[in-house]
Amino acid sequence: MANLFDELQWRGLIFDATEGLSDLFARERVTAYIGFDPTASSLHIGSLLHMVTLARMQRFGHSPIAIAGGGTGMIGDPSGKAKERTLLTPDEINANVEGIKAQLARFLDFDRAANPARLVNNADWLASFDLLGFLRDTGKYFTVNYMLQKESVNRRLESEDGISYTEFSYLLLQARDFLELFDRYGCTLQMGGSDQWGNITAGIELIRKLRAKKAHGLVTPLVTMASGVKFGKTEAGTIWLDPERTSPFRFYQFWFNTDDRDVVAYLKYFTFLERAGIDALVSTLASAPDKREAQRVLAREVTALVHGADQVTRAERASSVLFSEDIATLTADDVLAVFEDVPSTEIPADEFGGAGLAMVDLVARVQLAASKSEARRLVQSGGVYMNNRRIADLQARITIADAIGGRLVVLRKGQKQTHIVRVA
RNA sequence: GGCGAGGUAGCGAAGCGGUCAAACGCAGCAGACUGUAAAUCUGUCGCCCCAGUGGCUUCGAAGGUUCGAGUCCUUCCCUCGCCA
Repeated sequence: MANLFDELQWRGLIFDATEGLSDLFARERVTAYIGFDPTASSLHIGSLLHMVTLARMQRFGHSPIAIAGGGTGMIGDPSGKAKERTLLTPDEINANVEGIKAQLARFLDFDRAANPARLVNNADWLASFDLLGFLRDTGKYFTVNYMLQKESVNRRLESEDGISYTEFSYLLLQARDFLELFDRYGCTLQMGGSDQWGNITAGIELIRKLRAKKAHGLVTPLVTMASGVKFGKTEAGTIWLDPERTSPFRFYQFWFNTDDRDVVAYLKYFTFLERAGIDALVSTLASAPDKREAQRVLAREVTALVHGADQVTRAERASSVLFSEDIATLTADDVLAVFEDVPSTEIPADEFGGAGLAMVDLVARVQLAASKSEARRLVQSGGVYMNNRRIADLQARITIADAIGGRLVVLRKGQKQTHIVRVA
């Protein structure tokens, strides 16, 4: 079997790793974990890299553990945060843990006899520590000097807001997690994003001091977008894994719209395609960039992974209707199926009677424009489309005759923002 | 608590009594060009309407001076630096 280390290296996933990790992978079946913060009830694609990485290691015969941070979430990781976090209530955290557990489960195989995956909640042990015991058993092994040197702490020390004692302690909890998993499951590797290096090495230290064993760490690089925008953010907001928050269609579109400069890296990061397959896409990208085959494959693979193959089919069908076919020839039901995810507004049929509704009013009313003035400007500049036909006339009115099957009108602003008007 | 600097549209930043709904840059939005890309270019970017040498509400807050205030005065609030 190929060495997972080489695989990760080829994929550009190793930002930093402890000495001897490659040998460890070669020598034995490794149990490794990654922690996920329950800051929301759904994970977003920022976490996707780590989920895929866990799944990848399982495919290589190693045993993954995903931690839902129900315990650490009570405290808040200062890493990468410029300001103190607002604490979530225990109820919120519990609800969030349940949400992300379901998403994590999708990526892991719990039934592999040789190397089953595990999904645990660190509240199971962290919540039951008593303060004195914790200070004696864990706190004693870290000097404040050491903790102050951590970048996450240091940066906050220099800021005006400082860092609370609570968040300062976070490091100890995560170190304790690693020790706990080491004891329970023989977990010897912790992975994470590059901002986790400090937390990970603290855990390695603790295991070394208390168990006299060598544990390892590996961190992945920060995923960037060539456009300079933070990865996973779009005009429309964060790309979530939860289909209720980000429809599979928008999810697919996010990946499909990947910049040429990013697409190869993303194929390596987020798909299980092997070297030959990716090489082929690299040459297609060079010879026929307009085909966007690499983006298409990326979107297909990742959407299938997160939402299932049937959602890929639906997203592709929706895309073709949205961008090329003449929408007015479809039946109302087909249009609805394609745009199921798109926001919609119901408007009583009688408002479309007589002279109908003014286009400008309608655009403002369904919030495609923030105000009527903005709606006017939008129409004047040719940015409004009804059923994929541009409407540039300020006086334009919409009547029931314009509705597809007498039931719906597809309004679009620019190339990407669609809104369905349902005639009720 | 003392001294100094400052609070202008999403952000940054001009403005120093009328020509200010407020220069300029960024972000945003739309258009052109394209490959549902990037870059570039154009327009737009407080609200309302009967769309005009139109109306209304804005420049930390409240008062005041003035024919007229983002611009001057008073008080208050907040932010940032230095001192204690």
